Amino acid sequence: MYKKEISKAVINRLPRYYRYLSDLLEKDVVRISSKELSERMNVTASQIRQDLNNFGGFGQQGYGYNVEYLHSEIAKILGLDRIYNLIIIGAGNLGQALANYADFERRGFHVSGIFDVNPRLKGLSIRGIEIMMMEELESFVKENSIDIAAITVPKSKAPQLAQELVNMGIKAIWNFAPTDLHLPKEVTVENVHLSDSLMKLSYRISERDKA
Amino acid sequence: MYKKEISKAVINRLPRYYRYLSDLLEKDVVRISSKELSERMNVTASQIRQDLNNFGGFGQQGYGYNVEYLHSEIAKILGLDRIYNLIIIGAGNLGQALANYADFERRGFHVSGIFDVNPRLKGLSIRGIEIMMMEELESFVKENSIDIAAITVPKSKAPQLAQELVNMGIKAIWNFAPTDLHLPKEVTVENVHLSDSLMKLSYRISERDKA
DNA sequence: TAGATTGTTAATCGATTAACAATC
DNA sequence: TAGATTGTTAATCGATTAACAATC
Repeated sequence: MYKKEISKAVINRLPRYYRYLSDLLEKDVVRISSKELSERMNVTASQIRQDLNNFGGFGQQGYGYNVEYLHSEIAKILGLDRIYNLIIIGAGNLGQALANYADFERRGFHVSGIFDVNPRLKGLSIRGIEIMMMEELESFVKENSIDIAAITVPKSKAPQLAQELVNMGIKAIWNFAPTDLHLPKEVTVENVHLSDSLMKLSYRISERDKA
Repeated sequence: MYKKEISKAVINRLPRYYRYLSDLLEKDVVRISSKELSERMNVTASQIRQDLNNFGGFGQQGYGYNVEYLHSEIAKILGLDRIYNLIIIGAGNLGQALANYADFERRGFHVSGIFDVNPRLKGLSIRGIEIMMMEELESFVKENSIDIAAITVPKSKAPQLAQELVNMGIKAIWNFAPTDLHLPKEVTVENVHLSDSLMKLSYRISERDKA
């Protein structure tokens, strides 16, 4: 059977649905209609129903959606029903910030190792995870089952590092370097371009100030 | 005269154009055609020309685009032709990482102050900027001309803090807390939801592994 | 049952791509 | 001038919204 490809726009919205449902769950809300959720999220009810029906019929006519059920279904869709082993390359401020962010751990993203070139960081540990040197990276990746590598090294080092990681067998990269990585299509790259984000902000500020 | 609204999709792509043009500039490339740029960026040449022509005719038939000129024009469009004063609320790992990221400074985003509730951080400084206590925030904002507030406090504190910042007259927020801020529409909010980004990655990993 | 709300089809709207005349 | 490539219009494609029959 032919399965329709899910559009990127839909995937981008899924984490946001998940976030709102997590909040509702915390507030012990049992059921919610697409209309009520749409008002909270500032989207159309139609869009919510269309989006969800890409994955299945999670609601019930006349009732709406059971919050707990829908939450757990979206978790499954997002692949949050398993543990991911993550390594962080670059133990600068940003790398350390990620390593310290316990929330990721709660969601199933386990920081397995942190690496840096700076010998002065050798032996230091973050949340009990010792910073390792880059020489140890390859054997570490080979001996551990690493699902994701977060790249928090300077822009100039990122492309080569990414290629090396791919050569070591890494299949998913969370890229924080302000550059695009050109890698084989079977490698999944998710970019966090903070400088792009900041420029979008300055664009909107200067647009607003023009008016 | 009626000026057509620029679509969000176009604005999202502008920083990426800017990034590629910066790279070309650094490599001393003088001119580039939409076709060549499209190949580097993995988009269609048509899209590049359409996008740019929202803002003006920056190219020349038979020649293409002058890299330096186009770069500087996009900088202007993005509002990068001025200085922005930025404060960071929350001097945890992420706040410190932002404060330390000198690249922003280079682009005209000046870190004016860093604030935290933790008295143990009092007096500590990052890149010469002393961490201040939250009690000092209001007077600091009033005495300095602050353009942007970066929120790097925990989720639970973010909505109230955002409201307070707005009350103090802040008009643009760079939000790193994993929650949406519901603020008056005249306030510009740019979100960096790292957990959303990580979930998109896990979605794609689990999709790939299914196949 | 009557009312509410989904799932889904159809209509609309917007964004991307193709095509080509204009022009450097 | 001839060739290249833009700027721009038209065609296509995709995403969002509206509408409503199905059904809980």
